[in-house]
Amino acid sequence: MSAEAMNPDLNERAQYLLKTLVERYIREGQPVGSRALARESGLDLSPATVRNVMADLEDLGLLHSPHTSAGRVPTARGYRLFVDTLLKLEPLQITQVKDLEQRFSKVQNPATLLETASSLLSSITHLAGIVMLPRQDHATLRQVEYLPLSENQVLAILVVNDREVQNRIIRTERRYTASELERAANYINSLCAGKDLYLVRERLMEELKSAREQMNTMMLAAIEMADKGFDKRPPSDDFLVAGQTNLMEYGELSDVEKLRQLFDAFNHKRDILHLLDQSLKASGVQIFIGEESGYEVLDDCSVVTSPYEAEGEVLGVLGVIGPTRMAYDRVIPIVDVTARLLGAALNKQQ
Amino acid sequence: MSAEAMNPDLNERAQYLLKTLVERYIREGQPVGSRALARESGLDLSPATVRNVMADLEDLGLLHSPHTSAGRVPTARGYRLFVDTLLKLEPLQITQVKDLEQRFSKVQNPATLLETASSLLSSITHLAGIVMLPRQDHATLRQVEYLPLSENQVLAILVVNDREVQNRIIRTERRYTASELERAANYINSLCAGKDLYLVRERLMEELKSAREQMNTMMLAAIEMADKGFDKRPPSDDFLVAGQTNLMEYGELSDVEKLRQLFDAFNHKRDILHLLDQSLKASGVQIFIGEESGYEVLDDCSVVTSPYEAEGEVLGVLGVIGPTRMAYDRVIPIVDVTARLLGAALNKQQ
DNA sequence: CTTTTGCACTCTCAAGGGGAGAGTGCTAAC
DNA sequence: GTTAGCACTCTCCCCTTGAGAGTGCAAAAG
Repeated sequence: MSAEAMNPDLNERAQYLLKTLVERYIREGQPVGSRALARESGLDLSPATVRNVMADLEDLGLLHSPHTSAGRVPTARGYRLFVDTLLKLEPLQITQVKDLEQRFSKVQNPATLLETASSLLSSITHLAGIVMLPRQDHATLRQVEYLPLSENQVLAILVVNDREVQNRIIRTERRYTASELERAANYINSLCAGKDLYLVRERLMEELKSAREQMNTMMLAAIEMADKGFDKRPPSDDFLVAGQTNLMEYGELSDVEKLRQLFDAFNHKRDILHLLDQSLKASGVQIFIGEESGYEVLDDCSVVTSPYEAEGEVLGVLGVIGPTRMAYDRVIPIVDVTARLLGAALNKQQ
Repeated sequence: MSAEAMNPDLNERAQYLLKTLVERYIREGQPVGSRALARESGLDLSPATVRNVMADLEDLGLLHSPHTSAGRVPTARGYRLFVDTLLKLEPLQITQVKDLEQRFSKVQNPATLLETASSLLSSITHLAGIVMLPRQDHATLRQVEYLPLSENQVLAILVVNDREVQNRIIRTERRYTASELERAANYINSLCAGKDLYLVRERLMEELKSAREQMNTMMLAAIEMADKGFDKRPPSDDFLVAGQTNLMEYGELSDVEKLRQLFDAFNHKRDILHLLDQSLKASGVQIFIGEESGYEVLDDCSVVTSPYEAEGEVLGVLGVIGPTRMAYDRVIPIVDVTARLLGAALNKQQ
């Protein structure tokens, strides 16, 4: 199978030149001219020939000239082709992997684990590391416990998905005694442990409706608790970001207004969250290059993500955000390995 | 008492001109020249006279010329004098206070309350809002509860300071039954409720030492729990920041390198935390202007803080960080009121 | 038919040179 | 003590200019 068959209209030489150009641009951050590319490629071609090839690549929408007499720069499509078929990944050194492993193993509780992942990503890649927290969608109730706090407040403690703990303060109509609360908890635990949180809630409400009359006080209490305690938790803290300041190091992104928008995006989350949600479905490393993300704020940025899983279940997504000209060959393996290690660490903690 | 007595070497006219200059500089952000100041002051003085006064003020270290032929700009000492003796505070409209009050009252749980305070501050002042979380130093145990999680894990739930809940996962030597855990909790609760967390720990350890032999299993269990569960919690999430992007709107701070340092400071916390710690001791609004903070990163920034308290006890500090030329007359009352409202809201939640 | 050479052309960038504007300090007059 | 006048000094903006980089095209070479 010839190279042409893989990438119609693009012979091997053109591909090689594209690859060289992208690599150099990633390294230097400057538009690449024909002379420089001819020299760097090592292909013993004259700049003029290289110019012809570059013109072809530009026609195909893979390159772009900032202006008449600057060199050329890869377009999003150019990066895409590069990443998909030209890129040779730089596998991590075993020592590096070991090092990462150790840093994970030092961490105590799961919450810190995610923060660690985020800041590891950011410090190794010098990009902004992001970690999307475990989704609450399919929270399975393992156990519930109630503690009286004050006159009309009860603390509900839900142990969810066998590993996560949620506290919610419930306002109640009247004071409940400790033993009342204990019986309510027992009732709910026996009925619902292992079931989906929101299903549980619906089920309890149904029971309440159909049998309101013969319900005894204990039942009523239990259901009041359940209703208030299982309410949809406000979707806070959806993801973590570390190392935003790393982004400031890149020339393309040092324009203040651009940065502003980016930070706003981080704060308001919405766009980035959608992107992460997409990645959640796919498995393995996913790459969004520039405009591909569909969000204007991320126009000059690429996002490299990978889902992480524990016990065969996908828990969330992690990755990095950086300029389109990030060092994909290094970043991709790092994101990949970090996702695996985070999964493994979560498994162990469990 | 004459004005000279209050500020030696500074007559009333000079003070008034300084005040006018600072106000204009805060408003416009541009060095103020003699002509503009003469006009703005309304004092029917010629620019030349004003120049003489300005020269005096410069000699006193209250003003500064960026270069020979720009206007003048207040120094940190100039701001300090302005804030201490010249500033007339702009009291909040009653409607504004009511509005704030309402926004606080909508919030459910204490953690969100602090976030709300932070983002309210930032959105109203257009500066970066900061809220230092309640200090853990004098955590008083109210109640402790244990839940078995898995073979060798127990979930400890500490209700601390009557309002805050901490979860800690404890690794144990062996499996404990639910009733064992319950008895351990009862033992600790009866013994220690209302006491300082770290005192409790020491006391338990002492008991363990002095009476190891006749200790029964239950006691041992209880103490194992207590030891592991009361351990010093890692000092995470010391403070919240909202609205960092607001800082980018100010010309003085839009230099990328400067912003970089500032964000780094936010991330690494140390300097800012020290500053907040200082404010914790004083009561009422505190103001650090530029270099006064003692931290280079904050050289062109001022920090306005106020401790907030509930039930007569100081819980933490909140405030804003912004450029030295922030609108002190507006900001100070806002910080003040927000601190009071946060305190009140925390009281109510309790 | 592909590659190279030569050349005119275009565009950016940095440096340099006024000129306008703003503001100052000083001196002498009011 | 206050003001007017004036020379002086900055900055900032605009313009020009030249160097450098890179291009595209046409014609020559392979």
